[in-house]
Amino acid sequence: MSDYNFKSIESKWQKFWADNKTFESEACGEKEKYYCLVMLPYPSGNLHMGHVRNYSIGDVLARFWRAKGKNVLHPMGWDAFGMPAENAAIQHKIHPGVWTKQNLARMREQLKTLGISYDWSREFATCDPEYYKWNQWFFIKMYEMGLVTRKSSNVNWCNSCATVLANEQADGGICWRCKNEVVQKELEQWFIKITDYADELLSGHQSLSGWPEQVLAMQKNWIGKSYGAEVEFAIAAEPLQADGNEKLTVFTTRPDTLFGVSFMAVSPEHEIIQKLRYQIKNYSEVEKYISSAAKKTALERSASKDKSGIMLEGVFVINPVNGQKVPLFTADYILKGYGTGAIMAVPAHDSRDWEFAKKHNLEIVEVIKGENLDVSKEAYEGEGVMVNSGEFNGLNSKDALAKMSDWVETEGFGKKTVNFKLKDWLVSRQRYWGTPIPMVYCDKCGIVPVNLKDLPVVLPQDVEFTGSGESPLKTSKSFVDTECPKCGAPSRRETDTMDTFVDSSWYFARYTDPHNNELPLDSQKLNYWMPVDQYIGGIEHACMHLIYSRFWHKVMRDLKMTKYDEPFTNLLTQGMVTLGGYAMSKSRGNTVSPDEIVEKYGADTARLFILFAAPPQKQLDWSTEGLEGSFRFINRVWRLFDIINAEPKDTKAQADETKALLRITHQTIKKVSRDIAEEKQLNTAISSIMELVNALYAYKLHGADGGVSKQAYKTALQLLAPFAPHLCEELWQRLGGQGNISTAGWPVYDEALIKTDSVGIPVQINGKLKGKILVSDADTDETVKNIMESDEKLKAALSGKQIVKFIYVKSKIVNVVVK
RNA sequence: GCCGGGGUGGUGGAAUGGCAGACACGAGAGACUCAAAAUCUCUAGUCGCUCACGCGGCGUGCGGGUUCAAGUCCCGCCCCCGGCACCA
Repeated sequence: MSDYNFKSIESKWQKFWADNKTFESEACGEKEKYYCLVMLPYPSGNLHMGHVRNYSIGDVLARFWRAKGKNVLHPMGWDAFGMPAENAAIQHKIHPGVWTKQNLARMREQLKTLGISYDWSREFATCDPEYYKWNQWFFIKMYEMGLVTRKSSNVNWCNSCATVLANEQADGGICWRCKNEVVQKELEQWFIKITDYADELLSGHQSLSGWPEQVLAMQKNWIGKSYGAEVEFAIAAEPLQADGNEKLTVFTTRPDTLFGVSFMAVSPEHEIIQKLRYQIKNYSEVEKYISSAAKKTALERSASKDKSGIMLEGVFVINPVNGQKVPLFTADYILKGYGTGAIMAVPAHDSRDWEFAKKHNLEIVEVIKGENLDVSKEAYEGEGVMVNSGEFNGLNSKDALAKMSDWVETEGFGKKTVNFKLKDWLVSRQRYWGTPIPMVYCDKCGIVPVNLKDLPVVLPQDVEFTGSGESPLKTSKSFVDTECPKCGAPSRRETDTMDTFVDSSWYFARYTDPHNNELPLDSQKLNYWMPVDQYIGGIEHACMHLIYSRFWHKVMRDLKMTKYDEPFTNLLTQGMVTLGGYAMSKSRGNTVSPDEIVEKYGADTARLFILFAAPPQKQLDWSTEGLEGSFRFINRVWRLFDIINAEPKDTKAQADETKALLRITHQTIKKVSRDIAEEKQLNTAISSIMELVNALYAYKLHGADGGVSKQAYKTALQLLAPFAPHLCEELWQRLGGQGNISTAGWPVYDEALIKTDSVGIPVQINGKLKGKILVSDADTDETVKNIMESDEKLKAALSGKQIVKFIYVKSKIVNVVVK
């Protein structure tokens, strides 16, 4: 046979699949479905190795389940809105839409050269008005449901991007995309009330047994549910305020430490400071502290080990449980956004409060006695026996926690409550390249949503991209000027666009009915395809995207669009692709271009290597040597064709050898099927196919075994097809296999053929390997013992020793304990 | 600090509590070749003993434990990676 010409083979089969629509899903019906989804890419311009890995993993699963006879949905689309397109517009005077479409077209071609089995008929880009129209539709539905609100608040502002960032995107005080410092700015913003679903987003984890523990743990921390109490403290100051009853409310998870409060503290932004400004004797110094805190970024405030703060002199707070007057401080370790922005400080039992108390020479009151510890040396945060706590003395602190929470309520000091870290989703963006928020400002009617029949609100073309100042949409007069949807009076459109996480929060649902012009999707189709059976993507999306999507899906359920609670049954988070141990990046200059690899070795080799080099979940370090190894293996499979079809080298009938080949063939079917379906251990699936191929090379009876070796080869090709589909299609065709391998089914193994009459098992003496014996399944312990004792080598090892214990694990191992 | 994941040959990595190191990379030796590439065959955890066939010791980050048997389970520690973080 000719040499392995991957270029012509790969393009031949890519054309065949496209012409025959091999990978288009069947209509919804009775057939069992499998929805395989990879996280949709941002069209940055070029495919990178992380993409290749992501899509190769997805393709193996899609091709496997398709071969197993399921109706597979394996779509691809583009997360096409976002800032890089707008930056390109500013820098290169190219329209964001043009830039995006160019990138996307190029990446689509790259994907096609990899031979991933997508149903391209369902492709869409989120910047298509046919798609973002439905973002607007959902937004209005959520507005009607009371899930959309406007709030004026301090928001993260990135001067370089000239836009607002969600808290999650301003992680660590730097912009998540441009990495510049984030500053604070007050703006009126649109929010989606994801917190209404906080409890359900947490409790829903119970049903997500197909998700990695790691991701569930990260989400749990992100949602951050904690039980505690809100306690009200009266303020005492001279002169008394006009109303005389100003209160300070704190949230605490530790009501059991209420008797240990020795001071109170509020965040520098807390409104109480302004209310009490005439009572605070050192107000000018306090004001200085506040302005210095305001200059610090969240990162600086959090990184500092130095517990800074200042006492609000002349102002005291009264502890309701014992009537004690304690001083009030403002300190920047108190965050405005969490709880009530004020704390009751219990230095004896909270390490941060302890550090603050030590620094500012404050009292440390022990209320929980632990063993062998001294709260003047360090805070004690564990459980113990209550002391200095009035009627609760002597109780275990755990019991006291429950009792005192109730007591706080019955005494009227406050109420039991639950607190979440999760914040509402800020969706407003002052950018052009996103979904216009479909709201109108009318002088008479106020804020009015656009009528559903008038959607989409389309992005205008007459926009200038300067990269500075106000939102670009404000520069389009034709966009801004409109009529009120309610009264028809001249009005102004909202010029904010939506966060791009909106686009990726429901795209998986749109794939089930991508061309629907009447609705976002048809519920029947959605209910057939959902939930996604396998979702694959990077761990970096554990909190944001995967929480937003779960939230959005629950809203769709409440809109009666879907009957399912959760969108993704199984989640696989693939590891990074690195070179020399570092993430591939342009700035580091350690990238490997998928194009070059495909050009030099072919798509099958690239796919095989990236799946073989490491388990999907783990980091993968790129290796050219390893890649060449995969290329050699593919060539070995190619050359095997001639060996299988050649004249036999040795025609002596050797039933045992043939039987052994049959056994390894069926063993391999079992192992590969299990590795793909259950373990997703694609690397070991490939190793066992390699072993089968090695066995075929070692086998001498090709052609003289009644077709056993030919069948073994065919099986190997079927097992390898999800990994290296072009090669296997070609060889399958040359072998005269039925149909094409992508639709030829999956081989079935016969357990009876895997079983052997006898098996060699190890014999250990006192836990050390001393020899091997041949036993059969039916052998009793007694028989096995006899076999062992008649083995020459073992006889010698056992001579002169007394057998204390004889353990035989059937067909596995013998261990003898001797004295 | 908290949460999560991990630590196995020169390298990537295999091992339902049951033969540690499958499969591959790299390496060495040989065959083929004028030669090289490609290919094929063989060797290999490590240390020691032996001319050799072999034999023995030690081996999955460290220290204990459970068990006939531990990379795997339990307890304590060290280190690495990822995430979160003055979260009250």
